[in-house]
Amino acid sequence: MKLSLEFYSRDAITVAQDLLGKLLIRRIDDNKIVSKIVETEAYIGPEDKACHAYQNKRTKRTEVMFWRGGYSYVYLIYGMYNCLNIVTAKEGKPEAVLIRAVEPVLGVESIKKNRQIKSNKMEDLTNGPGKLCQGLEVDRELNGYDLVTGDRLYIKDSKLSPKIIADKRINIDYAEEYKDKLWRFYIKDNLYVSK
DNA sequence: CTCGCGATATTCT
DNA sequence: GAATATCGCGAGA
Repeated sequence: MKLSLEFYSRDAITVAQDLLGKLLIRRIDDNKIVSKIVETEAYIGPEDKACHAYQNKRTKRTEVMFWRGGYSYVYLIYGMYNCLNIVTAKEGKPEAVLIRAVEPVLGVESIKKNRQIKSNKMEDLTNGPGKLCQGLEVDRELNGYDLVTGDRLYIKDSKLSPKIIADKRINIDYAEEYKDKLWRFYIKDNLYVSK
């Protein structure tokens, strides 16, 4: 069943860990793509230098992070790739969880078609934030989408309780003391984790 | 396998 | 004008 508003209303670090092993559903018309979340990162607005909403910086782009939990935050990075985030916590608190990697469960053929890669390796399909967005057809049309009530993009509960590893986040060298925070979480020994 | 680099658009200075 | 929560390619080991 779909994750509830209460699930998303907690702080980003807790939600980031709890999201591991959950099922991300992307429905395009009648076509359904199901994938398992295997890697996440937490971003805490007010104090985290790596966060777009650092010091509660509220701009057109970061606006969605100030909403209540359960919305999607999709933004463009390096001019060409989208990244999918899940907004957490209560209204007015800019926190979000970046989905860094997923494992395809259903609809692998659709993902392959969207990605058009030469590599035959399954893990190259979705082992990175830009890759999984391309594979699942996630772009900024889905920015601010409500995962609690929507059915084109949502997250389903699972009974899995994977082994979780906490690690440093990736590619945020500019964040100084915050770059060493262990706010990246992934499932131990999973093939689809980036790096 | 590990580097190094260019592509590219939106945001903020 | 500069920076960026990335990726894929090609060269070399």
